[in-house]
Amino acid sequence: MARPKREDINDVNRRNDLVIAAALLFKEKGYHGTSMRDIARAINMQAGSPFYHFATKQDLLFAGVEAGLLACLADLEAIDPKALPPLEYFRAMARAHLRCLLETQGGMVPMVVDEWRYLEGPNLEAVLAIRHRFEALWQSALARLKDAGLVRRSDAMACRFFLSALHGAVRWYKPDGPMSPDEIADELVDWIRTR
Amino acid sequence: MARPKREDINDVNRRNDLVIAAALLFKEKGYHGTSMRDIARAINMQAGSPFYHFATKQDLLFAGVEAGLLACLADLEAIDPKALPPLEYFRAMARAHLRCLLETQGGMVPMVVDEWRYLEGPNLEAVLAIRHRFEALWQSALARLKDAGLVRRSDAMACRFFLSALHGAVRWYKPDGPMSPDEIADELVDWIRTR
DNA sequence: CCTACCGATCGGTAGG
DNA sequence: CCTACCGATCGGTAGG
Repeated sequence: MARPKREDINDVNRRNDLVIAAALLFKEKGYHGTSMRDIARAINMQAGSPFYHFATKQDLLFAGVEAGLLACLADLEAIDPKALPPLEYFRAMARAHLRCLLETQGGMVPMVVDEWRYLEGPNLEAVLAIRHRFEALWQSALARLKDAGLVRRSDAMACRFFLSALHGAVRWYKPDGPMSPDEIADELVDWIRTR
Repeated sequence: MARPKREDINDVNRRNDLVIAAALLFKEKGYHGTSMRDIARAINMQAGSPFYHFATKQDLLFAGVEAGLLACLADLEAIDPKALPPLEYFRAMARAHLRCLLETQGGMVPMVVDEWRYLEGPNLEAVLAIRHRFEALWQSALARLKDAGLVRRSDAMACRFFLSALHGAVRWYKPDGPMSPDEIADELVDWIRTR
């Protein structure tokens, strides 16, 4: 493969600036509460310039949601289930998941939790497909916990309960607060296990 | 107090129609994704007419959020803590909470969960004050559960975990699905207790 | 990427 | 409540 030329690198960098700035603004003010002009201004672009990188506002949302989900999924898949006993594996998953949510790129990932629902058509379907992979991974982690007798049930609903509780931290976590993402994850895991 | 005249009754009814129509649309498309024209059209009003009842779009959002929260809070406060043992009281609370969220006025209350964050100034403060009353109520219910040895911890974070898991049902509950709100609440309570 | 612009839509208002 | 309207802003485009 050819090495990218300097202009290409700059294009890619600016494109990435857009994705991050958009994600942060979407998180703060919502997708429909944020204008393309807001996003452009945040990285010192002119009003029409984002459309050089993304054909539509929706494409920009999709790029952020997909990147956030895939980065988080990769972190989770990097944890080897066979290398750890059930509880430790589950805890490592929870820690990685929450760290990714709360610490990536100045906290851009929480946007994914609330704003993916404004995606349409193929964009929405692509995101739902990635979400399925998440849930399958978590289901198997939870099933191991149940087999070890550490949790009462491990069906799809229990999985949703757990992920909702974990994702809820997005709404009250403060970076300068007393607890780190790892500590919050540990507390939740401790709270839901039966022994 | 004087009995309201017929015109007043109609005014109140139309005002209420607006609140409900707005809540349903906000839930579906988000606050900023819904226009006052959308809301007016939904109840066969003309574009400018909602402003006869509400000075601003924000006031209409506030009316819906406040009404939803207060109705739910009233349901919870109607349950007498002293009349039931800890687990049964907690379960009754969870059932009432979820029924209110999922069944009120064709499912308008979930809007509260996502859209209250677009409130500003005094409107936001008023809603946060009501939320504090919710959390205090749930904290005491959870504390009783802990005193009875049915749950590991009952601090503010455990309370948030629980409410996040409960509220999460808003995103996957289907009225025509296999489980009722009561059954979902029971499953969650069963899942989080340690014995 | 910037400049200059388009048609559409928005929240809100005046006057009845 | 309806009619008719306002200024502002929106997503997006053409041309360089």
